[in-house]
Amino acid sequence: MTGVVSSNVTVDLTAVIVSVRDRMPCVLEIDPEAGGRPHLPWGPLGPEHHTLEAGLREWVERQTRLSLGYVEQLYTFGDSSRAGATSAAAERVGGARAARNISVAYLALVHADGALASVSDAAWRGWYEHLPWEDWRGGEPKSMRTVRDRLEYWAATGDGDEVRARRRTRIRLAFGENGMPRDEERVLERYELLYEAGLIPEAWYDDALHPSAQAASMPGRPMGTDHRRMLATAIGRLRGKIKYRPVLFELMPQSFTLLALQRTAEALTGAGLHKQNFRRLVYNQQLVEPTGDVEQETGGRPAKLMRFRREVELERPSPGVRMSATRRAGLV
Amino acid sequence: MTGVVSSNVTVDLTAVIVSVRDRMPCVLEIDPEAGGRPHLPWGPLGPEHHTLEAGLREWVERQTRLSLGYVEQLYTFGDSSRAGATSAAAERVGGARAARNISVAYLALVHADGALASVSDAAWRGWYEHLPWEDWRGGEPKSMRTVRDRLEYWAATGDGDEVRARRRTRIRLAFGENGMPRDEERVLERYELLYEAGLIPEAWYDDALHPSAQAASMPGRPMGTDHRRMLATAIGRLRGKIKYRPVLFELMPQSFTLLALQRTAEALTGAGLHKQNFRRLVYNQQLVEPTGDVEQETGGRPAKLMRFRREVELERPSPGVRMSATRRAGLV
DNA sequence: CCATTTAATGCTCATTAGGAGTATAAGGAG
DNA sequence: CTCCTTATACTCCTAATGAGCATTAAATGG
Repeated sequence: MTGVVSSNVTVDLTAVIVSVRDRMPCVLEIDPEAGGRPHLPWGPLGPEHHTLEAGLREWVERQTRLSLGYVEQLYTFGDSSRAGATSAAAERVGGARAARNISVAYLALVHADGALASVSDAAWRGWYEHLPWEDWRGGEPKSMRTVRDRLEYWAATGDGDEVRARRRTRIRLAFGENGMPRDEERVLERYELLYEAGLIPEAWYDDALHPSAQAASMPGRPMGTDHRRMLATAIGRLRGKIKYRPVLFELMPQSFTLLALQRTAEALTGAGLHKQNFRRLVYNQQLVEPTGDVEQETGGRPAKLMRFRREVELERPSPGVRMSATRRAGLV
Repeated sequence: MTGVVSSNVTVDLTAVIVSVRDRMPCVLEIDPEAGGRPHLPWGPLGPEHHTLEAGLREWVERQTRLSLGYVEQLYTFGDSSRAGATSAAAERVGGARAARNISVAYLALVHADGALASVSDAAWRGWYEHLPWEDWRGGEPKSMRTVRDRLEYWAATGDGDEVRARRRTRIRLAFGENGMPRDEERVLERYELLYEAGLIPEAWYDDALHPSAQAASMPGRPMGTDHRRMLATAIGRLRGKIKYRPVLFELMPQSFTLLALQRTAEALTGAGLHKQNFRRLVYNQQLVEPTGDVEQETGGRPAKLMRFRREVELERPSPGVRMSATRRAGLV
């Protein structure tokens, strides 16, 4: 033993930084120099970081000049077989066979009026560009057609009746079909299913899965080193969390109209909401209070401007916006 | 650079293994040889582990001869200031100044009829021995008296009116009081509050917190290296999860009575449930089906034996036992 | 100034989920 | 046969919530 270190493990800190601008949920991405895939801000955990979260904040600030507000840990990824899981680490480690690399992913929320932070190659990009099958605000997205076709092909080419049946069940569960409603929180499950079906280009470096010719035209822009999986995790977490914690307001400006709030919720959940019921919900929960001003630019009757009532967090155990999508697809 | 490794980070895999036996929720613990504190099964992630979960399973199996079924990732802990966060790692690393150590904690569930696995110094211990303020099945536990007194003292000795007010608000939020109902899921929040208040012996190695003489008699048995925090995290997660996923059945034997199921749910949530409503819930959700047999040892009318209907997971998006505690404390 | 359009806002209705309690059934112990 | 115990079946009531109708307040074009 050299006495320096025993473990061959490097730990990366990766940030899924979310903001919603103009009905479009966005992630902060770093575009590669040489035509590679965009990736999330990240950096290795070092001895100087006293907490994981502190390390993450520092890396993000360094790479994007953005100072984060709300941050929560998402998940720790560590499959050594996963696409690119080791490649980036290998470089940093100086070419030695860095056997192992794990990534601790964080979710961060940025207010809509927060700094644009387009510095240092970082840019906001709509997350549905990466996962177009997750946006059902306008009814079933066009990409679902392709997705279903590809998945059905995958299911049909399974080895044996049982395998085929099991695959079809999983598809039905993840994406919803006749009878079975789609669960908007199962973002990761859907991504993983597509991954297993060989429809995610990021998987093509994976031993176990063969590049599928048909996946070439799969909708959804790939990202670097398994980062799309982290994005899917973040979306799922966020969609669940807004229902029982007032995190939605971490994405809103100081004052906002109820419709703006609703549009933000819709952007995240990817589903249309019933306007009147949404208002009733927000009011009943006493999540907001009027600022006294009104927004004139509505196009119709002016809307009262509201602000978040921070006190609710001290009043009730789990305030949140537990809305559910309208049965009939589309905005209301 | 030596060419061997660049990071000074070691990654541990730690398991909170839960089982419920006879109304008592238990964790699998490893008792120390030399009168130290009990700790959870754990081991370092090595290059031979292809996934974190696989590494965890291997360590648990090696240390306790127990083969795990249901496993999910809980949280990754990495505060370098946290009690014992580095000490254990330092030993393994051979005395070198291992600057950094993080722990990926997992939650595992074991069926009540699973192997006792009392081999290799491992033993099941009731989790409320470590966190007695979490068991409200028989109404407010006696330990709450001490806890409230200590917390109130901590709040009262805060520096400045504002600090004192904020501390009292946090206490009220975490533990619930007049008006504010206690949220049984906020286990970690309660633990962290006690930790900050200097009432958790594990914290006494922490720079920022001074050992408080009054904490000497705090109820609740300490554990090694921050493992009690992981236990708190596990309990909170589990209490939340049984409400929307049928994980409760991962703790039950093949066949069981509805009362046994209810007792298990109560053991986890630490609250009494309304028997008739619990049955209605379980029936309406179609979570179980009768085996045809009956249990005679009930002490009264024999109870139908039931089994879990695995199919529900394929039928509805989020089946679970979303019960809520009876208002009036105590069993019904 | 008035009709029309566009949103905001207010309110009703029906259904469901869930908290609480009453009543009945089916065993064993004495 | 009576009492005790637990299982099981219902009833009642209220709060939450999905859906839709109605009204209000601005802007715009005639």
